[in-house]
Amino acid sequence: MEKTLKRIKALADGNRMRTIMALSAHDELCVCQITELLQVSTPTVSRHMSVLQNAGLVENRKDARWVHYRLASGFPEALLNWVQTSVKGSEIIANDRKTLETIVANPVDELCKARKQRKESELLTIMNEITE
Amino acid sequence: MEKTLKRIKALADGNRMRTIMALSAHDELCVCQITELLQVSTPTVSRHMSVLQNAGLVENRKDARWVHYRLASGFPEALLNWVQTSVKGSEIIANDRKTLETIVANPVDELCKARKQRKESELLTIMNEITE
DNA sequence: TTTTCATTTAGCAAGTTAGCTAATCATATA
DNA sequence: TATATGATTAGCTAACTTGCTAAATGAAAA
Repeated sequence: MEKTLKRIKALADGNRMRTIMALSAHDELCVCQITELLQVSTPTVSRHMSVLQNAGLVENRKDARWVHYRLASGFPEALLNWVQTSVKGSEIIANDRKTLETIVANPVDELCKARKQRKESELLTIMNEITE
Repeated sequence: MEKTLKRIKALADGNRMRTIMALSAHDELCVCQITELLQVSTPTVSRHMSVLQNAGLVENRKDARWVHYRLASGFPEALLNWVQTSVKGSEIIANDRKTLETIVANPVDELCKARKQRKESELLTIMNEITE
């Protein structure tokens, strides 16, 4: 039962379920792309991915500076099918589908650069607020 | 996604998963039978059952003083099938199967009486330890 | 009507989880 | 080699979960 439970627990989180659905539609996504999708911090995504990997639901591949995640070959097909069917009609998932199209439209390094610039401008705003 | 997630979360606990497997083999079980199976307190079982019911995974029927739970008619079949297949070979589940045979072999009210007597004798033991 | 008893609800303690920031690691580039 | 950068790990806090006991509920029995 332990393995089954571990897999169910790995799925029992909204951000992880969204990630699994994203991966079921896009084969491979790197951490920064998932970060962009979920709108949480990179370390948070990293830990979610390690929970999923630990449960045997995803695998990763290193490519230069990026780590690309994909559904594990051993992902229980029946479980995946049920989740996919069950979330049909979900607004969040439909939205993610659209967001992902935009995210994967550009090369990964541009996405990362854009994130960095956004962070920097946010930081500037905060500093201006402090010093005004 | 919310409903899907609620169902997955309801399953994402060892005692609740064991209960679901028990119900998939025995149609109906009352709270005291599940308490006997899981070896946790009655209130704990009661709350686990309410989590499952809230997720639409079980339904109940009142009969005299007892509440009998069964899998909900709306229990996602594909999900149940996957769990059943996935826990095959689990020692805990196999053990539960045997334990349940013993539990359901006797009428429910005898089980309750037996539990009550056990509690009373435990209490006596404790009181003796204190006053000795 | 009062008592009994299976179950539920309330309330509390302990452990787990998910989020964050800061620090570290690992790899590519200047 | 030094620097830059994407990802991971460490360490913290807040919120949630699971277990318990005690109290409340509600239905049957005395």
